[in-house]
Amino acid sequence: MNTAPAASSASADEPRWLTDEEQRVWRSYIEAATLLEDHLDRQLQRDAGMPHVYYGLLVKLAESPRRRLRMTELAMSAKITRSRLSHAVARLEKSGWVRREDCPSDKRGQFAVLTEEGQEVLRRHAPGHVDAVRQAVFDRLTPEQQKSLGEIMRIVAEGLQPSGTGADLPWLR
Amino acid sequence: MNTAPAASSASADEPRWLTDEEQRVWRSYIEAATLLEDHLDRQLQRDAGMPHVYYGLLVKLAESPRRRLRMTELAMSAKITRSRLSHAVARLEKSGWVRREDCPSDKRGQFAVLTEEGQEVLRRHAPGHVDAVRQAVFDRLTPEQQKSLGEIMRIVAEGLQPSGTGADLPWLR
DNA sequence: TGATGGAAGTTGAGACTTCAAGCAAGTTCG
DNA sequence: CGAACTTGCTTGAAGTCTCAACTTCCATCA
Repeated sequence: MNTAPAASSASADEPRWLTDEEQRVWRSYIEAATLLEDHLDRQLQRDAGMPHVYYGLLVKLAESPRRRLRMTELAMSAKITRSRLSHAVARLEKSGWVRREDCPSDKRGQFAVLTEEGQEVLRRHAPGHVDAVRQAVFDRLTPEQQKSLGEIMRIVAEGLQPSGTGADLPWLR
Repeated sequence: MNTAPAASSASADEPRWLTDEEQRVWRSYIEAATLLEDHLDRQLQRDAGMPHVYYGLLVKLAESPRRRLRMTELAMSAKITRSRLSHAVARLEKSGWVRREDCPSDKRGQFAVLTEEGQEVLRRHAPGHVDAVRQAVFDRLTPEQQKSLGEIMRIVAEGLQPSGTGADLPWLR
């Protein structure tokens, strides 16, 4: 959402306002992103009893060797803060879907580990979730649009990355 | 975020999992959306003292005749629930940027009205916000990509619209 | 008129997020 | 070694969001 003050020939230090067309694009983005997030949150909350982000965390763990990830690593890969992750894992632990384990090589470190029940929850609800994503996004877009969306979002994500590739974690050797 | 169980020839009732390429697209989308929301929230919270959604509400009001909108109308146009809006307006009211006014023609109705200070806050912080949006999105995309993004998001948003065009509000005559 | 159902908006509790502060363990370097 | 700094992660409080009531008022229709 943006403002568009009276159109004017850009003066020296006048900010570069969005053009009408840019505003339409931006508005569409915001609306779609808002609706989509909401939609997926609602779907997963109803069916699986957790918000979309939490589901994403379980997926990341499921895809990882030994179904575990260091807290920081998980936070980075999910693009959330450690604090947020800490709270999230606490809740997932309470639900029995994740368990914490001490890191042997670094006494400060913690692993988040997907439990058996966590895997079961994923197995049970993945189909419904994929469906939701398909219906909301992929089924509505042409292959070219899908490709385009991927490229665009990759570019945007890259530009916002906390800095560096992030692949400079010591534990990754 | 999705799961991709062992690839298999889709059996009768096997859900249509995302292909590898679709997964990459989806992952990029989620990452970009997460980072972007976070980035804008942080920027606005730091500079203007409110999250991105709240800023969006002020903008909607600023663009409306007499700088006011019925609660339901504002909620729909911002794609959020009435409940959320109710809380949000309460907070914006406390900050002095919005004021509520009774609707003369419907005693249940409320207008959210942008105050003078609300306008001032927008004036002061719009440039910084536009900058942030430009840097994160528009400056990184080609004109074709911008256009494409607009089309794609318009399609997705349309598919998730609560149903109907929503333009069937009585007060709009 | 007045019963019924729907619409507008609010509320409170609980869940989630943010922010700043904090603790403990690793690292650096004189 | 040990002070100073950094890293990994957690914590609590304050802010925000969701969900399910709930209140009030409007609209319909007999």
